[in-house]
Amino acid sequence: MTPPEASVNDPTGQRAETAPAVSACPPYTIATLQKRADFLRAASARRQGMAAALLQARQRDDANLPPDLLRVGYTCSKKVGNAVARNRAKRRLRAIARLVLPHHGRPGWDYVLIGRADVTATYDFAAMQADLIRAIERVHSDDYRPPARKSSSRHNAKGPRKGPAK
RNA sequence: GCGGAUGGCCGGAUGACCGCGGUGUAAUCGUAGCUCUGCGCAAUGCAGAUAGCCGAUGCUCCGAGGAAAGUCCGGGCUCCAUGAAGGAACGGUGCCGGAUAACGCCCGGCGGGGGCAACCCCAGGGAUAGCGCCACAGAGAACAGACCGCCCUGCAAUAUGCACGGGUAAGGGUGAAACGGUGGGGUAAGAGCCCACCGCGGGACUGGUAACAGGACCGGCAUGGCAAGCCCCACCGGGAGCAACGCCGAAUAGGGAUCACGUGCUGGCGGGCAACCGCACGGCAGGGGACCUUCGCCCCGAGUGAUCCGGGUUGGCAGCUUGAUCUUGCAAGCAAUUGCAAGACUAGAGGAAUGGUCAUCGAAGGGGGGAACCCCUGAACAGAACCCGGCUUACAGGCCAUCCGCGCAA
Repeated sequence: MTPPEASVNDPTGQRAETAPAVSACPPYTIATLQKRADFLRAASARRQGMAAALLQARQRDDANLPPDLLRVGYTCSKKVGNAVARNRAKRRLRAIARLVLPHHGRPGWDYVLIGRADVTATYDFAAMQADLIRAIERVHSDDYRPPARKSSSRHNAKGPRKGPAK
């Protein structure tokens, strides 16, 4: 696992340095989540709803991964619609994450964006950006409190808060 | 002009900014994983080289569909040891001919049905191989049938009525279907009983590759339907799939691979009083492989000996896009299609790229208006996953060509 990590590490860092559009280039690198286990861990950590999507976030405690790595995953289940609808929702989530995370994300965290039926594909783009910034700030804050409705109704069994201790 | 039929094509456009996957690169750079050099007995390792693989940046070019879908057929390719002949079972196909790598697709015909026509539709082999079924209604339904009616006879008697007799399938009624139809003759009344035409059956012969069509003549009516009920006949078919398959390979766990001999029966040898035991020596067999038989082939066994170091998981590489390919032209053919020549390279991802946002324009709609025009909404079905040929299903709207009917004008 070590060689590919190093190879991913360097190029993305250079790309971030030379990218002209992002004015304040962050020193950390951004990668895509690919393992199902990582998605499951993020889902059991913090969450924050938005008008057109759902954000899940988790501060990693994995010593094997470099601490300046920020990872993002995208999930659009069959509830979102057929393959065309799912792909479009995923692409919009990816575009927003690319705009927002270099400024507002934190290294050492994993983020998962979950699409919703209809609204993710049609909601106003600027409003979605603002929503995501607000949601990230709430997830980062020290006095984070899980949404009462969801944790009581659906996720009460799995003990969702594990991040604040670290 | 209106209505229709068939075939084909397209299926939002342009620009700006920011991105993603891949090809190429006489460019610039990175690092040491592969590679190369040196040290070291050797493993591990250490030091270095270079840019061939690799990675980054820049530049360059390419980047979803007509159905990419359903996964319903047919192939290629790969593996399963998978070859030949015959048979069984199972599944499929079912008019004839052509075309094809192949097909249940396609093309051209034939037969039947629909439409004024262009044209469209059809599980369209066999019912004298056999079995089975034909409800209800109806007197009678498959070696048919006399309920009403008609006629004769007998009796009462003369209109007519009755009968334990006989004839009759022309008429009524039932039914999806009643053992030919119409007309005439004939008769007690009737009946292919006889005749004409039509239908039906057989059929010399003619045309056609064939399905089939025509048909001299003969028969004098004999022949019911269902095979998408079983079945019979003919033909076709081994299985699984790119998560196939091949290669490289951490941590970890201790085995793994190849070759030879070998298990059983029997012989031989040795031991034992005997039951029996041993031997890796000979002969013959065994089990498995998609069912059986014959042939062929391969694999396997309780273990022993020898030689070698390999095997699998996360992961990576590869299969992976040059192909029954596409475009154009010529030729053959009614066509499906085929041949030849020239040119082109046209997505190759792998939590899965092929986009995000904005602006301008915009098809069809909706609203307003006498009209020009104005306002609103702002694009259907849908996303490659090894690759082809088809089929089926979904689809806003538009374009082109040919043909048919009706109307108008000349």
